[in-house]
Amino acid sequence: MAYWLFKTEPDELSIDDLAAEPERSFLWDGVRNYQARNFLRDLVQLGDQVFIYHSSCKPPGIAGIASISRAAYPDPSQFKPDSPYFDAKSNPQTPRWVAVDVKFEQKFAQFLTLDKLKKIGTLDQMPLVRKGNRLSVMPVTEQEWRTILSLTALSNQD
DNA sequence: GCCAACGTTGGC
DNA sequence: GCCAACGTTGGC
Repeated sequence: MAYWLFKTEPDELSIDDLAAEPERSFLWDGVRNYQARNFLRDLVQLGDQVFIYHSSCKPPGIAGIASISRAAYPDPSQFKPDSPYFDAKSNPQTPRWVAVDVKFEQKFAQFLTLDKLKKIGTLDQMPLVRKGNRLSVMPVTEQEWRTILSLTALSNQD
């Protein structure tokens, strides 16, 4: 099982949206960057664990955990002309973009701000804390995963 | 709202 | 295939 971090704007989809329907699989679409796409398409697998990161908000940071409930499949939004994610150059025979499904796992009792993460020396290799990095889907090492978990208490730990 | 960083596009 | 122009991301 692998670990990941996915960025989302909480106005679009937040950890609370996931938590409100804990049994539901949510479509994770709109990834339009090739490096992120390649992670989704080639490496993200059913059951993988995902930090849900809230971006473009105050403050940005990690809000909780989801899991992959469906591995990569063609992102439906690329074929919808009305969608902001429409891609006229993609076609159903050779879809350019993929989506996955995610499901709620945990919400952090303590939201972990980017500012705090930047202060943890052992996390300095994460693309997340590196200047100018805009990757919206990134791998997280097991060590990083454990470090981050140790920084928060989980609200619904069993 | 600014702007640094970076990815993509398109003329040549 | 270079690279300038442009668009986007996302923290600040």
